[in-house]
Amino acid sequence: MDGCRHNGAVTATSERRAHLVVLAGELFAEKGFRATTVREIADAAGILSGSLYHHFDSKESIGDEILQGFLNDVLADYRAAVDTGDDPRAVLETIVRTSTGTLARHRAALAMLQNDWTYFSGQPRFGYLRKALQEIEKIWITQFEEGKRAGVFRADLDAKLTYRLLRDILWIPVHWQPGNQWSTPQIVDAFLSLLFHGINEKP
Amino acid sequence: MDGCRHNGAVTATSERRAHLVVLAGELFAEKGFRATTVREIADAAGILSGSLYHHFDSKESIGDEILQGFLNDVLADYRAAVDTGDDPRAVLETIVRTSTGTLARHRAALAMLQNDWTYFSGQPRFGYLRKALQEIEKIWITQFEEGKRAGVFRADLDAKLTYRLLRDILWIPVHWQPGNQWSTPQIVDAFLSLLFHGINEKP
DNA sequence: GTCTATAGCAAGATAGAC
DNA sequence: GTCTATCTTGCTATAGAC
Repeated sequence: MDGCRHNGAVTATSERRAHLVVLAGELFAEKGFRATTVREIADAAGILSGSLYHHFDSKESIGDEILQGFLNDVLADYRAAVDTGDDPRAVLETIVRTSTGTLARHRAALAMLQNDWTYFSGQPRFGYLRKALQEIEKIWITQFEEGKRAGVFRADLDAKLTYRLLRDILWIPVHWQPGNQWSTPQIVDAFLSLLFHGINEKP
Repeated sequence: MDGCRHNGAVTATSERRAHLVVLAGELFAEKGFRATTVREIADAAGILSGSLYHHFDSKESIGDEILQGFLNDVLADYRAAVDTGDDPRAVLETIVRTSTGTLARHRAALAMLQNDWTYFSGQPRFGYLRKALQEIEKIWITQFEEGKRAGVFRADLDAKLTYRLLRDILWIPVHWQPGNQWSTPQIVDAFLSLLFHGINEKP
């Protein structure tokens, strides 16, 4: 179970494990969780499929590890933005700016969440997924409602609908190929200016 | 190959076939194409898996039929909007309004395109997918550029980036459960007002 | 920590009876 | 047009040698 008690190789082992998780995540993101085989993961790592089970007890454990790491990080972003106590518009801008980086770092996890949501969310083991998304929804809606009361957001805004639209919009660029055409800040700016101004020259 | 030469049952046969395609599409959309088994499709139709092969020669043929029908319809919407010869803002609004209905009717196909894009687009058989998306992209970008020249759209708009963002945004609501909370017109209006005005009270 | 080997099962697809 | 039955292949996971 841990073959690294001597010679201080604990770190090396963890890194190996973490590397395997990254490789698996990329495949899960590209082909879907269920469509990715343990053999493909092992191939990518240059070992045989059976050897994977020295590090993990199942394919689902790997998925679990990826998704938990992602949601912890993204929730931290949201909570920190709220804790600034800034006004709604600033909080939302902070959320967009900080969480976009987190989303980019966890590109694979987010793709898994989008593609295999029905699969994961249907299992008790992944119940934390629903909880996390509910907390995120509540934060957006609270900020919208406060902003509407303060008169800075349009009064006819449907908070829940707008949240769903915006959350999914924020999650889009992650679907795009890694290392392509646009940088993360570019995408964020495009999104924010769309969000606050629309595409018109003189609104 | 066609067991309906007598008694005028051709239509009934086609309807049966079409019904199977719909059932399969719903499963593909929910679970992903590769993760859906022919046995599940057959179960949904109340027959055995082997019997499916009387109607289709492979699982991929079913996917092919679904995707082709979808892209034909959506391309027709785009071409019709351009052919009005209206100004860019009107063309885009027409595209949004007409294609949203088409997207909703082909919910399953669009979900397949989003979830299993890497799988389908990698196969020669599905080469028409790339072609269709390229035509769609060209239409958006052309309208953006014309609108910028005419001074109605912001001059700093990155046409290609904005297109990618908007196209994917338009495709989002289809991911949402069928028959839920918001009607299609509601979603379209929320999208359009976001597009043209942003979320601010006084922009 | 990786290998060989394989168990146990589910996938897509086929052949022929009815 | 569906069923029975089955082939072939590929999947997750395990056991034990090295």
